[in-house]
Amino acid sequence: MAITLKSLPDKTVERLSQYRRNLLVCLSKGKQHIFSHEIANIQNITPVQVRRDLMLIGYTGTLRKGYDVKELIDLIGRILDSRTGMKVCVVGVGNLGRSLISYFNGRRSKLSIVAGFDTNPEKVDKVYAGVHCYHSDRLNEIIKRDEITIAIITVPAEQSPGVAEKLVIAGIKGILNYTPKSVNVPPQVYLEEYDMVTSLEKVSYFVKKNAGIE
Amino acid sequence: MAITLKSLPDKTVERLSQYRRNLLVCLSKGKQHIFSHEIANIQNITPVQVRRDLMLIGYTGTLRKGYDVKELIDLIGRILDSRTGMKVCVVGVGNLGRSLISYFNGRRSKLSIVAGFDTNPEKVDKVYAGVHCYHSDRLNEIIKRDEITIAIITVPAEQSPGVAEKLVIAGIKGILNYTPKSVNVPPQVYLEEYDMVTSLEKVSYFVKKNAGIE
DNA sequence: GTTTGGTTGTTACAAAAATAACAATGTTAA
DNA sequence: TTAACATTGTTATTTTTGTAACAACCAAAC
Ligand SMILES: NC(=O)c1ccc[n+]([C@@H]2O[C@H](COP(=O)([O-])OP(=O)(O)OC[C@H]3O[C@@H](n4cnc5c(N)ncnc54)[C@H](O)[C@@H]3O)[C@@H](O)[C@H]2O)c1
Ligand SMILES: NC(=O)c1ccc[n+]([C@@H]2O[C@H](COP(=O)([O-])OP(=O)(O)OC[C@H]3O[C@@H](n4cnc5c(N)ncnc54)[C@H](O)[C@@H]3O)[C@@H](O)[C@H]2O)c1
Repeated sequence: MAITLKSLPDKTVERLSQYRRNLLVCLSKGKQHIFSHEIANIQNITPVQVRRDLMLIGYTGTLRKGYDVKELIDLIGRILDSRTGMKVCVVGVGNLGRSLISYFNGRRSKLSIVAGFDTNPEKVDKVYAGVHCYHSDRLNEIIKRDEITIAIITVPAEQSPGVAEKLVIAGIKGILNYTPKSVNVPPQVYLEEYDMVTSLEKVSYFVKKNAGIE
Repeated sequence: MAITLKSLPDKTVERLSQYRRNLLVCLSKGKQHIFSHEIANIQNITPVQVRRDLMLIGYTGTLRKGYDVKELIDLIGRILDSRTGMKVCVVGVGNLGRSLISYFNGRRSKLSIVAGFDTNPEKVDKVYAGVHCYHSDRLNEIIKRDEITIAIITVPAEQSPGVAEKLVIAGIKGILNYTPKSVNVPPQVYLEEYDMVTSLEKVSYFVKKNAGIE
């Protein structure tokens, strides 16, 4: 089947990633077919949303039998994954950076962390969970040498704009920024930012609202 | 000034948290007034969005002079923070949990992590970055005793639904779930979920799209 | 065979969020 | 004194996202 060419909605892409993860669990339990409402229950969303997402990727199930788990996993893979896989680096091998490295390691075969970068001499040329940590000065060199396309930024916040700039120069194609300082990249570089403090403050706000606490 | 009673839009709440952080930086540099386009630039959003958000919280700036940094920080504080502060716990003191504990510690005075929970005997009754780790069996007891209202879940994914259930029983009001497995809570408990693998896969998808790579 | 029921795929509608448009206003400059 | 300008606050429009409605389908039950 041909790969969809028009870009999918942001939120659909997110859900596809989750569908796949959950479908893999189902498959490992021997489940071969699944209904939209089953998928929906697992993720606390509505069956309609599931069907709509699947419609968008052009997948069609069997009436009264549901979707073929294996087929769907494969299709989502063809949509999300790049054929050859993409290489990822982590800039800033501190608490969060190391945590991410050890977590991601060996999890998704098509998306592997292949390098870390840090400025701290104590970390340079050490290996963390199988990932070599290089000095940040070698960012450009290593990214080009290893054809790294995605970078995760976990340096101290005030450093992130500078790091992002270097990453762009090195030719990185996508950035996932976990520092609370927003960075600026040209439009051809895809940028995703997430701030955990903001998330926590958001929870706090809505808890306060719900409770009517002042 | 009275606190806005109607719930603000989700995204506005997120941006308010960010406005405040950035305004605090400005204030520390001695900046007393700021224009909407200056705030916008810092966060890579549009000035209109800033003005619209500020309109929603009923703050009004001075024409041609902009917004009073100090006043705005205070107002956002009155909106986001609860008067007395909220207490937070981390369930699952593993790599990510410890990273969060050490990071959040002492960052926002109104939102403090006061306890960790784990099942691993080696972690129980140890102190991490000033935070005591209790055995999960004491979840109910400690949450009630210390009046903890928010929990961050960082246990292995398959454990998270069970943990969420216990948290709800213990009377928690808000949950921030960092495991990739979605949890189910009653509507009065505010739930926020974030999955880092999904984020990375999303970046990967859009990088692939942008590049026209197959 | 015909009806019932469960499930899909799709279209229509609603809500949330972002963007654009623009009037109002006061400051500066001519 | 008046015109030009920068900036705010608000309303209108567009885009994105989610929800609802429903026809089509086919299996099973009657
Ligand atoms: N730790 C968390 O749980 C957490 C949570 C939310 C956000 N964050 C954000 O993640 C970032 C990192 O947090 P952390 O707790 O891991 O901090 P950390 O201090 O443990 O790690 C930062 C690392 O970046 C390195 N570094 C500094 N400048 C660098 C540069 N120019 N290039 C490469 N490496 C550089 C440091 O040597 C250090 O190893 C911060 O911006 C923080 O706001 C962390
Ligand atoms: N480490 C990361 O960077 C990272 C990134 C994304 C998502 N996550 C998610 O965060 C979660 C934790 O990841 P991690 O890398 O910190 O794992 P980890 O194994 O280092 O930590 C998990 C901790 O939870 C404890 N635990 C197990 N069952 C428990 C229970 N019922 N109650 C309380 N504690 C319990 C374990 O003893 C352990 O200390 C996982 O769900 C993972 O998917 C982690």
